[in-house]
Amino acid sequence: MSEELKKPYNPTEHEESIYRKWEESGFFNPDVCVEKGVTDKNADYFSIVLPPPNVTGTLHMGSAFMLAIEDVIVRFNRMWGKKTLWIPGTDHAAIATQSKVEKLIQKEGGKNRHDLGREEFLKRVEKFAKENHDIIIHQMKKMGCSLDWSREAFTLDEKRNLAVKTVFKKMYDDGIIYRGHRIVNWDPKGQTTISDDEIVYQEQKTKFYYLQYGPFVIGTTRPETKFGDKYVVMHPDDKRYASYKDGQKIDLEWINGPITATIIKDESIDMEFGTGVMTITPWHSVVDFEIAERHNLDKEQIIDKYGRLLPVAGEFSEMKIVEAREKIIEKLKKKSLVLKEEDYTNNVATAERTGGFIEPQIMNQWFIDVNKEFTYIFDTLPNIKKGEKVTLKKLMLSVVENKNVNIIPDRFEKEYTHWIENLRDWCISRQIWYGHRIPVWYRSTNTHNRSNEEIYCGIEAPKEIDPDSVKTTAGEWVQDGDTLDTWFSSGLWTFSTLGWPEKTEDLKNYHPTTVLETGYDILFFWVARMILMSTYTIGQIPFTYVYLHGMVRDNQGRKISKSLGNNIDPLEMLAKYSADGVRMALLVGTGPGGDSKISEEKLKAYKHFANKIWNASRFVLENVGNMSRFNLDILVEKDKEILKEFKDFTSDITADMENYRFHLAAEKIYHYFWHTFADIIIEDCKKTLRQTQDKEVESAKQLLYYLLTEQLKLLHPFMPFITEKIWSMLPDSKGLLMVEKWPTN
RNA sequence: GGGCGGUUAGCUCAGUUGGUAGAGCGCGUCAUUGACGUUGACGAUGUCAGAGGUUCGAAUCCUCUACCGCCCACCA
Repeated sequence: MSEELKKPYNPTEHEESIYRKWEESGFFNPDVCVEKGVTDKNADYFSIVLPPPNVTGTLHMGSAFMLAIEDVIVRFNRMWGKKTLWIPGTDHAAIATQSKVEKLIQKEGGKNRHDLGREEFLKRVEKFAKENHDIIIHQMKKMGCSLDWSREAFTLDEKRNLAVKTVFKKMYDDGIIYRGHRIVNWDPKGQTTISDDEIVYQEQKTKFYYLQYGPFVIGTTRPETKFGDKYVVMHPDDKRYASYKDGQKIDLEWINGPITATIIKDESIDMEFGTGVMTITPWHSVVDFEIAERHNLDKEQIIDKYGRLLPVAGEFSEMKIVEAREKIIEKLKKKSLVLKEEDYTNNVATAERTGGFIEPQIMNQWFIDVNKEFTYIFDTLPNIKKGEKVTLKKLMLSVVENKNVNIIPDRFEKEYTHWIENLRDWCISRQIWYGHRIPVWYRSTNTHNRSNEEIYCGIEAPKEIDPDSVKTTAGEWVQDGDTLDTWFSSGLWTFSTLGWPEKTEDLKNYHPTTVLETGYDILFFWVARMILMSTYTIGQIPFTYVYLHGMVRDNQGRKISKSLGNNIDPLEMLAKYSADGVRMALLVGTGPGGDSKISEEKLKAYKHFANKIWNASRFVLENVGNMSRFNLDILVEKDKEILKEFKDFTSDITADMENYRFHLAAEKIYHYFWHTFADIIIEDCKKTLRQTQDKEVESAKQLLYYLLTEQLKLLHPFMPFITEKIWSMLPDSKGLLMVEKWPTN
């Protein structure tokens, strides 16, 4: 028996060298598995992409949870005999990364990005991204992830950039991407637009003012936007205002003097709310914008992109919003136009990354039109025919409704559908520097009139110009300064990582991917967008299954956050409780969609389990001698019974594994190993083994050895390190456990 | 306002297609120098949130109620 096995199990001593052995074997790469004959060359393909971690920081317990589940899936499929590919990568995370670095340079030298300039700043961001990338990769290896590193990708590398530009151009040519003056979420702090999903609503206590507006009383929380309000809107059925007609003009005294207002009747008005009358500010409110569009009304900008009032505000011009609000109310009070003020709590929109208060603005931006009809050119989707008129929305709904894409747990299918139905055009341009540059160039034919502008969209810059030219004189092509929303490139991830737009073997073999495993919090951000991009661009679903996991919480069920101080560093936990222990603790008892509550007690429990496995293995190997192969035919009757039960147990575990019930499989194998194998079978065998040579002793040895080796296989996806280590110490050991065949009956 | 979950042992949670409840930690008693004290044996603890219904039978299916949580949304 191996000398190592006589000592207590020391994970830190073994984990690194085991991982190195796996890497050196090349078996993380399915091509190598086929080449070396461990995987049949006609085997089915299994593929999964790693949700690329943001290079904004290092991994947290949530990432560890994700990695644990995915590595279980991958190792199971590899042992099951499939050509199994797990593609690694990281995400540049545009705004998130840029704003981190901006904070850093502010802290270091009190500078902002404009002090450095675009090129210099980007170098700084890339350095930051590289540092985090390296730490992240290290962490993933520590977790034992069997990722094919030879295929690693980055959302902002050259190949992915080509994919992005190619999709952009295709969408542009199809009229799905358009540029237009639409209302967008403007973050005055980050000086960029953001998408609806990047908004975080915060409750804020404010005042609700009732203002006299001619013959009407209007309610508002934002008097500072009211300067340009010259439309007063009410419901057409509101009897209180029946005497006023749509389009009627009225003169009234307002903030900076007399104005003429126009009455508009619109059904979107809630008669129950406030006085049932409101004035509108189309430039700075989505609802108001839509009313204005319906009635073809004028729109006027009141607030600039730094959050200051424009000259339309008269004496309040140049003031910041908060300051102006008070002063305006003071003035209105003096004019006796404030009738009442109430305390009010409303949800204010803030930017997720910068914390800035979102100010809706009408801006000229790039959008993806989700409702635009186009002719579908692929005949590869089961429920959408070639030549059929579709919209992106329809594509996204269809593949989930028809179960081409299956979400686990399926309750999220309802949430998905609901979300898509309410989806609006996706604003994809960002006024930041870190990201994929929009592949569009402009040339004004007349320097004095920017409306005479030529637009060129292409993978490469238009030929007539020197691409390095930064001159902006008339007649020169100038590239759009904006970059793309980070989710644009993430949306392509399943096929861009496989080499698209090149027609690669990988793309042919591994797409659609088999399963996507990710957190339910990014179902809309990411999963929906991958479905959009993949069905539109290549006519394929991106994946057949979506397995959603929950959030990792502390033992009180709270979110892990820095401010609560309940942050757990995965590397620290791995060092303390072993990778195998951490993986098990995260997995047991947390089903799909469920939140994993993690505590040191739980981690401790599964470290103990690793110890139990080690010691039980030692007992078995000490007693069986130099076993070279099984002969289960010699088992005595009672051992045959145990063997039969074990086979049933194996089938049960296999069924759980195939049906994404890893939490059950993990718990069952744990329970069987400890409380059936160790507590009952081994204990009984102890008595048997004390006998002298006879049938029963030989039977017990065969049984013990067989059960141990088979259980190592069942345990391997969950606890890869310790099982691989013990496997290497078996008397008839050959090859790596990671590519052993999964037990079947 | 709309949608989706949850409510099971002291705590954290499982319970796949309905068959009179399980795990870990914790607790109690005992055992053991022989794989392991990161141990073993035995044990206590639950009207499975409440009410009604379907069924031979419900934690599990249906309806309602209560409380907790999450997500979405343009109530000025």
